[in-house]
Amino acid sequence: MNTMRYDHRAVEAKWRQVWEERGYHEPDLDAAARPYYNLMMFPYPSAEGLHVGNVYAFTGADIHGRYKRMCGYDVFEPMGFDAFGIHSENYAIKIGDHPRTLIRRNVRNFRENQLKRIGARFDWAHQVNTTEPEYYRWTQWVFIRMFEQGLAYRKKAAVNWCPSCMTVLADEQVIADRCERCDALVTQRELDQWFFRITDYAERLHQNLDTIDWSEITKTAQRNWINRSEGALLRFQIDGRDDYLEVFTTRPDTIFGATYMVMAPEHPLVDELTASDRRDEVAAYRAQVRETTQEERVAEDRPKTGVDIGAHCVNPATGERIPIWIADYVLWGYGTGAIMAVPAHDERDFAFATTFGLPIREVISPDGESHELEAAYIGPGVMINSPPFDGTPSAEGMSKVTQHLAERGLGEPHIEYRLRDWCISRQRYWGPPIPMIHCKQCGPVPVPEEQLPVLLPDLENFAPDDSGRPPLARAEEWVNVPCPQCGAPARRDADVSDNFLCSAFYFLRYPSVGMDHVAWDPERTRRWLPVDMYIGGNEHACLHLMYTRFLTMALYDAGLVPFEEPFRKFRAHGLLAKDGAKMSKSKGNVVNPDELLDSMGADTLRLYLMFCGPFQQGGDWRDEGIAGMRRFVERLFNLVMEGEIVDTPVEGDLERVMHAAIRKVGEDLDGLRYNTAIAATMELSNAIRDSGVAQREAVETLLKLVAPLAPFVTEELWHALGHEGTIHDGPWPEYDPAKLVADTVDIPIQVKGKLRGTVTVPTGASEQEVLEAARSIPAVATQLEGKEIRKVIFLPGKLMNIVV
RNA sequence: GCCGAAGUGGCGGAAUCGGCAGACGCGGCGGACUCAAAAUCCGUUGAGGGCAACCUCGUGUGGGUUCAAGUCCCACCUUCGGCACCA
Repeated sequence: MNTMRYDHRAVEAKWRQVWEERGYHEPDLDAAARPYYNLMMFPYPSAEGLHVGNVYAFTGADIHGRYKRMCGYDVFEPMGFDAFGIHSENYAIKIGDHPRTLIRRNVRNFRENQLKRIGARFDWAHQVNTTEPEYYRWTQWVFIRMFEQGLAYRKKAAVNWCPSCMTVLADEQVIADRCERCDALVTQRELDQWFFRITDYAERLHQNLDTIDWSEITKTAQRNWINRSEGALLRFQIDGRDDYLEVFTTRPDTIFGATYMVMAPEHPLVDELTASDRRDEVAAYRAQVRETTQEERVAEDRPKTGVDIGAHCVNPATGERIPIWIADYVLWGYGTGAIMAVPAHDERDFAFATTFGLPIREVISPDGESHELEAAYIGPGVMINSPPFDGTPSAEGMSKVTQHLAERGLGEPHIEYRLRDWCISRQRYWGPPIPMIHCKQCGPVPVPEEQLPVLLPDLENFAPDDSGRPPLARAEEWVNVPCPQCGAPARRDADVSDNFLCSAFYFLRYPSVGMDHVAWDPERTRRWLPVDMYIGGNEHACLHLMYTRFLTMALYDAGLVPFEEPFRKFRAHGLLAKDGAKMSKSKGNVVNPDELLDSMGADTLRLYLMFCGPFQQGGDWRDEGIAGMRRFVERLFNLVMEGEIVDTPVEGDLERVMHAAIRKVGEDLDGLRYNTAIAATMELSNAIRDSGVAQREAVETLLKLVAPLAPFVTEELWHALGHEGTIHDGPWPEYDPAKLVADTVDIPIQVKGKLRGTVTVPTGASEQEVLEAARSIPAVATQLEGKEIRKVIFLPGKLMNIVV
């Protein structure tokens, strides 16, 4: 063995202890001068332990925090546990344990054996655990605030029911009609549930996206989910009645082509409007639709079905009587649950009209002429067959038609959103009880604040059943309480709330952890919030991140927080794959972080994870690659520990490379481009090696550049070089732009755009000088022989292109 | 179907503004050290051709703009992610 072996175990243990004892990772929350709140999505402490995907995300976020610290900020980087939920409840049932014991064990394992080893600067004095009463008391407090603001309401509605999880799901938890957790086909059930009025905030949630500094990919997903669409509400008088059938359309300009109407089968007016001779047929169709699973209903290329109910509307534009149908391609729950069908200009209406032989009338024409339509024309054009609007461009027609109808009280402009209210109730055990009491006289009454938290009772049997009746309803002595308002016998709400409520405000709680009189201290909140940087996975774009923005806005409106957007910056990290494929237990291609922390050490693991690809795009893990990173760490170690450190000034090429590295690494860390930052530190390391000596200035600069990426070994070496304190408090090295310029420069010479050689000339050489030098290159001379130079493109210091 | 991201050596991936394609690393090959191997260090490594100086080709495909295109424009193919009968 000719080199000293770097003992990562001893070094990591030593510095972990020193950092903890000296409180390096605990900023003064009441007095910090340059507060920087560096947040990452807290994990779910599963029994399997920390996933390498978590390590990937946390490392990327931690590097950002460490870099900011070295740049002079007081960085607050808390960590916690999102530990309520079906996952651990199911697991507890499976192994016959109680979720509370299970979670305490898992949290301990996560924190002590895993999170504390990855080298992150977590402030453990401010940990949260959503399942502890001191936390969920505030979850309940938040619920009551929402109730007081009129943003929590109860409604009996068809909700998504997962027959396997035996609970309801929010719309956001249903992916292509399947439960996002267990993949079971979701059915619909009529249940009384609590909802939060997120739809009241649809416009703000949409509008603010233009003003916040978030990953574009995340904003796009949110825009998509909110699905704002501008159009009009139009009223069609029902033939023979005084009332109207209201529809939402984004194409009021096509109203002259509305040749029939379609209502959703679930529409309540269907009963009233159906002609007596159609009742049997309508009832049969509605029954059939009820039986149809959502999956079948949206299956591709499914032929259109529907029934003419024998009633008519008057088209307010043409005065025609047009038939009303019901069909399952019109959804109850979007818009008004009824549409005006314009087969000429809507693909779905076209398919339906073709199937049932309904008239198709062209009213928008790209060229102003009439055509035989083979398919719906959905593009722009001019209005035809639409007196008195003929010739009007369709874009203009939209507002003109709406205005025309509005004048007669038959419509108005309207913006519709796809976003629907957030269903909060869950018929499960392992969650925060909903702090409400149902009284026959007073209705739903909040639990008085001094009685919070409503403790989750210990149940022997907490398994759910298919009745829709929650497990807590079985705890009779817990459920039966007097009404806080009138004292009459009443019952607690026995549902628990959606876990996403727990995680929708945890970032507000972190700075105030330990204060049991207040959810979040106003002074600390003002100092530390909104969050400066939030890093997490984009899979939460429509769930956690949307709910959190909504809740923050609602709290802002209630005067409870002084800002309406919770996160100044959000960056979505990519996914870590392995050998080109997504990691999954079933494929058996998961990377075990514990083993690697043991065998390679935290620094090597951190560096290699970040080296696998651009952090915001994800990376591809290869087992063979990590050895190279370990070699890099050992080279750093040997650079300091093996040779002699020389105090001569750094000059010449090495000085230039060093300043270039300072610039490059700083810029890359700023942009979360950790893979190229690491490459740049390797280049500097290679340049020091090639220089033949280890000069103090160069070595110390290198250590500082590597410090946020590999905190342990750099701290060790920093002290080995005789320093006190910690390398991690900075300052970050500065570069001198003047030092980036070399005395001579290599200029590529192209002939007709093709590279033929390179000349080395003094920096600032003129076009003439470069051209002279270029002629002396054999390859260039050959190319120029017997030809006339037509033009010379010269970029001083960069390139010359000779055109012949 | 719509929206978004991306296609570059054997592999992961680099390449501010249109200006030397392949940084950095893995793997491979050759060498040093060693009895030998491992480890380490040094050299080399896009493909094809040539004794050589050099030449030709090359960033998913086909066109185009330009002195110059991985980068810009048009058309298309493939992969991944999101939404999806949302009127």
